[in-house]
Amino acid sequence: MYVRYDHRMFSEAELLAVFRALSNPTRRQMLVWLKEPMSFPGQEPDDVEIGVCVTDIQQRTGLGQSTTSQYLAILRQAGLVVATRRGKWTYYRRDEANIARLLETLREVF
Amino acid sequence: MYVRYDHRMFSEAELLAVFRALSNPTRRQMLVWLKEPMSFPGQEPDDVEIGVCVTDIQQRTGLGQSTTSQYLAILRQAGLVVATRRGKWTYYRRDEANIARLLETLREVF
DNA sequence: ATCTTAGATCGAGATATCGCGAATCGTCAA
DNA sequence: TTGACGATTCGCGATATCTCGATCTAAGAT
Repeated sequence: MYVRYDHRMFSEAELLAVFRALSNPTRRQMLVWLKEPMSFPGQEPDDVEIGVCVTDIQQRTGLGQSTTSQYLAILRQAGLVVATRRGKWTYYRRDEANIARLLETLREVF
Repeated sequence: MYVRYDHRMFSEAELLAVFRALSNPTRRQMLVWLKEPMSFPGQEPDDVEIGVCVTDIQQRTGLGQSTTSQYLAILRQAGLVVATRRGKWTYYRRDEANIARLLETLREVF
């Protein structure tokens, strides 16, 4: 089955959300950390596909729980991560396809 | 004569400056406009290499003179443009090598 | 020397971001 | 149904960004 890649460029509004999201070092760090979900303590191999829960991410940031939740929401609204609720937990993982599309847009417009 | 490209990655501090600079739509626009210096009115072919003066850029932004000057300083501090003073005028042009290096860094770390 | 012009810098008010703790919501377990 | 727990949302004070007009600097022009 063929899956054609999405090559639409990011709109001005989407770029604004992305650059605002990434203009915070902690949020940028979160995105990098999520490249290696297994590096989070207590992460099971089965969890890799769904992502990492807020509490585990919060441990690494050192920020408060509410701040961490907000920052992840900002990354999600910028299209950089995907959230999946399972039971009491919300798991976050990178949106690799969209990040690739973003990098393509950046190469095009800058 | 060989000129070897610089492949050093952007540091955390440099990335912070870049993302902050580009999290403003007008500043992002400036960078795009400067890809076509000849599109500025009154631009001579000889001026292309040195860039565009502040007043010409200000005309296009619609912002005040001081704001435009500050925004260009922010882009310069982020390493995205180069300023050249000639007489009373300051000309700004894109720092293409550094922008290319930035895009490489982004592909590496994100 | 004085005036003008291009740009940079300063000071300030409006708005936005940062990060916190408290309150709230949703889900599971007693 | 009540309690506990993970996560989100709310309210807030501190800090930063936005944009302006005014002032200052440096370089021609008179």
